[in-house]
Amino acid sequence: MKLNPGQNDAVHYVSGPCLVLAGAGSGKTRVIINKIAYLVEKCGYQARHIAAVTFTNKAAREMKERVSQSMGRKQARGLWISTFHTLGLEIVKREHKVLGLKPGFSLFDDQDTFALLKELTQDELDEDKDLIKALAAAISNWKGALVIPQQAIKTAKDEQSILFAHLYQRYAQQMKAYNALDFDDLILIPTLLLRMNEEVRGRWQQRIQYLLVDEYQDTNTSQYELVKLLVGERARFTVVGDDDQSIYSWRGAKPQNLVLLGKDFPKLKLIKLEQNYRSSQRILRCANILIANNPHVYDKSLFSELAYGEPLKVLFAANEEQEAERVVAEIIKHKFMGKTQFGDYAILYRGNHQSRLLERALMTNRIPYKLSGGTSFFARAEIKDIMAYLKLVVNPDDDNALLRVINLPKRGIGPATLERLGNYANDKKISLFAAIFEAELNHYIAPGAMKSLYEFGKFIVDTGEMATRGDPVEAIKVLIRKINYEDYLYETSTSAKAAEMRMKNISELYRWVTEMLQGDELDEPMTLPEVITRLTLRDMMERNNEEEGGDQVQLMTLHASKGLEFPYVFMVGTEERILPHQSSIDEDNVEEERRLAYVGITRAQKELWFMLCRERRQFGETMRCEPSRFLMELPQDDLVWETRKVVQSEQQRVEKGKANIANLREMFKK
DNA sequence: GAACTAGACGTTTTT
DNA sequence: CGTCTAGTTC
Repeated sequence: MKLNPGQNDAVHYVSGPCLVLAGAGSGKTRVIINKIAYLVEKCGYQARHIAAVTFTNKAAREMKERVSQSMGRKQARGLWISTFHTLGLEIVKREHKVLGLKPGFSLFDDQDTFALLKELTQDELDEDKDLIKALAAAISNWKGALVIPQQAIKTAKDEQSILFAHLYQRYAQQMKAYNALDFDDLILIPTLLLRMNEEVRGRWQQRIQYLLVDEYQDTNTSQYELVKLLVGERARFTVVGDDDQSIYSWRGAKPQNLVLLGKDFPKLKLIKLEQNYRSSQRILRCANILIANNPHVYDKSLFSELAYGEPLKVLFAANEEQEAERVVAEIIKHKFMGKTQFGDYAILYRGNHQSRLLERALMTNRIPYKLSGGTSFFARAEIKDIMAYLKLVVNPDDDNALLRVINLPKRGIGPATLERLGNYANDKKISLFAAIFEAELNHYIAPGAMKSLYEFGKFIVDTGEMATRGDPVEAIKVLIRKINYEDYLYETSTSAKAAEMRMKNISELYRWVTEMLQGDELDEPMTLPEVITRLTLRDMMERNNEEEGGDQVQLMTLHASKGLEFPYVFMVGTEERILPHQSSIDEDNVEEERRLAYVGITRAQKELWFMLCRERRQFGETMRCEPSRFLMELPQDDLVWETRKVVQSEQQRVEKGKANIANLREMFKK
């Protein structure tokens, strides 16, 4: 397929900074891929000097695959295609010496951070979950804005900010002591390092000679700063973005960074991609008219040359159960009428909890579906247990990991022993693990407990030796066996079935780790520390999801749908308080919700349905629902609103069908 | 180990 | 209202 003029310009403009304003479905990924190939094949860049950055692992992976397909695996070798966080991790890893980090540092996920903050702030926040979460959010915001603790303390105004700023400082100190980093550090630390250290900066600018950034509207302050530092004076970069699809402001993303770019780089070349290759003209017209209600930095008018297409449908249901059943009924009907597959349908919703009823309806109708997002595999206790062991093996100073597993299985190391160990370590300013091996410790701790501690410490050291000197795969196998984890699961699980499930999860984890240690066609073999940090960044989960990819209806949040496309899309819960969400209405941030609706609409290629309820239960209380204001903003001549009469007859049909099934079941029983 | 109960808690979006 | 947890009972 040939590039259109805009795409062509975007690919071939390589002499300076370039901003590609790419509307939904305008082929931006194609531009990036072609541009990488162009840089390597025609401009003489070596693959290893080009970096492309995305926001999700899924996008990075997809890009990697498409690039190797288009220019050949050999040529693509050495390209840096990763998320911002993975790139940051890479910089931290290679510069750990300058940063004063020991190799094998730990990466804390949100749960680890929460646990640490809880521990750290017992006196101040009294284990108040909401407060700790607020603190975690505040710290994350500070880090995203490149504010270090001292600055936070200086600028804090109200009482709570002052307290939080001091706790931020304490948290940062503690993380340093643990030799641990959190997600935000993966951007913050490289950025500060590059800013302050000219030598390191020069080295990385030499290393990354051309930088491409996808979904640029999602960058926050620290990410933008990192981009600036990496590209330096030469400013050889291309960023691709769409301010209308900026839906992560709550995570610190600043669409204004698109404007700032023009100020920071006066020679910035602006290229617009306005032809949409995805959606019917009707769908696109609706999307355009909706988003015209928002203010715009750059004007952009998307057009499509595809068919005008079917009208968009607005379907009513009495309540949320019927809404879910209705969606399923429509999918079955529609699939029967056209030659479509389940995989052609997507159901999009505002909040994760909305998936529950949809799942139930799909399941009872035996429709295969795939749910993206939701509770992570890595949040499961059994996975966290084994991961904690592995983290500890790699970084014994990770107190968090140590506390999780030191008495798992029971080793006779109780709270009293741990408190004394903790006090000792605190006094000496060493890690818990290091304290175990201090000769003086036996003054404070009973001989029995002392022996257990020492045995535990030795076990971790031995496993570490085996993992580094010998075969890491074997080491993990031995680890799981030696701690009798299977027995532990059967003892602690609420049922034998549950224990089996958990053990299966462990086997799954083991399989992944093994695969990553050994590598495959697309990825080099990794070391154990690399595997652990990767898994903490949730890389594997997404890969696994892709592998399943059968013929399944897709369920996901509107946020998670960004960047994807589907022939037939259902948007459920298009009601006031849901989309736009109540909290956004309260906070006067309806514009972002409108962009979210815009993202949802522009996912659809051929047909689109809006679902809404007349009433909906919330915490046991029944609430009446109003159609979303966004539905009112759409061009009504492109919509078909279902009339009440149809609603009733459709409802009756569904009820009747259900009664029939029930009857059949009864008959079957007898 | 399973099956039950009471009681608290909750719904924004995620790298 | 539904889900999760801790605690109880058999």
